[in-house]
Amino acid sequence: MKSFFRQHIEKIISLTDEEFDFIYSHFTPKKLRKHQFLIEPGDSVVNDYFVLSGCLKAYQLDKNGKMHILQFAMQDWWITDYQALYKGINATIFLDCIEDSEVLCLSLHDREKLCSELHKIEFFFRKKSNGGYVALQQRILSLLTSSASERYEQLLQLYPQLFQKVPKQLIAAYLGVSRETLSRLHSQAK
Amino acid sequence: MKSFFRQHIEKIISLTDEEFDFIYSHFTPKKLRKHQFLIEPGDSVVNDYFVLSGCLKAYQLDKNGKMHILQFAMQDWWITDYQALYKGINATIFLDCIEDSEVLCLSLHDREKLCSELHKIEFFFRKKSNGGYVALQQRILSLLTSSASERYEQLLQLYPQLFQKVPKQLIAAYLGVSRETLSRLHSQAK
DNA sequence: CGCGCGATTGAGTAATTTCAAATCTAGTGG
DNA sequence: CCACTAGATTTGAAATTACTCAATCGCGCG
Repeated sequence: MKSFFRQHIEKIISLTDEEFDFIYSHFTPKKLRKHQFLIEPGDSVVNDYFVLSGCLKAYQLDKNGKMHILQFAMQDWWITDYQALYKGINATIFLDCIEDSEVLCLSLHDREKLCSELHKIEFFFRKKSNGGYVALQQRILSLLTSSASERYEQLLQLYPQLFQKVPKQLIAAYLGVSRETLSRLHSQAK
Repeated sequence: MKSFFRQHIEKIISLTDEEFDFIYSHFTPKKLRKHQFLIEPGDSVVNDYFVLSGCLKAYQLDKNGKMHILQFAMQDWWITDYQALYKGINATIFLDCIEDSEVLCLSLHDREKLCSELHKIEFFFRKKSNGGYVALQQRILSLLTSSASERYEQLLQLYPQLFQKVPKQLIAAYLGVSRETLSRLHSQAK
């Protein structure tokens, strides 16, 4: 698992063993069970989470109690309530486990410390953030320009592994349609 | 204008005069007229743009020719086709001016050069990217959890200046509803 | 004064949601 | 191995909502 994490970082920067150990020493592993919450609205948020295994979801409930999924996170993904973490405000989202999962916790404080002490890792986090920004822009464009069935196809293309782990009703809550509508799109094929 | 730009950076980091001049020397000012395009689909994209004055929009056309707005940019905002810029692929969006505008151009090459030579400015760009990421997440949540009229109110709260510059039909194209629907929401009050 | 763009309004249509019920599936305990 | 149950998916029908298309209105600019 440690080497898996190292590979993740070395996709963007290369590290000596010492550098990696230094970086890794700032992370805390955590095991989680299905349905366990990492964040609930109102919590103060100090950590970013890197997913080693399993699957998580970040979501809000609207005034009718309907769930809307902001983000999934599988192996190799980062997830937290970034608004709360970066702005230092209370959480507004739920973050919980779709299945048993393992994560590495990194506090904002430790992240900033790492970035100020090791230029390389600041480069890494900047590139990660840039990549995330582009992905979110693509999702917005997808929400604006594409029909629900097109969005379904796009998601399937982009993250086929997701469909192994996640029930369709959660996919619907991510795409922004009701589960019934998603089901009907599915049967009407194309 | 130069001092306005400096203030923008110094909201996040502080600079000596020499540092600012060094940074500023990498930017190229450009004047643009209403309706002028900075980017069209298929273009290769080398620059990020910082808006000094005016107003721009980034958008796509769907298969029916309908416009969907990814982003507006007013004074103080950065805009470009980030997917194309970061991934080194051809542009997929239009970027044009809603009114006469002035921008500062920064090539990706110069940005990376700056970041590697001046740790501070990498910190700046990382923070900018983090902030942008949060803003996009909020927009996605808004699209998923809120009705069109609620999204209209949220946008009005967040960027009141926008409504001075931008016709309502473009607001509609940003919110993801037809201009007729937006107009009706508006009259039916709330 | 007239043109053109933007905003509004009306009517008919298409799509999605809601609510309810039926069906299917995988995991559990007997 | 089978029956049972909880969760997930599917289906139907009615109601709501937003869309399209067309026509009209309003206003600022030349």
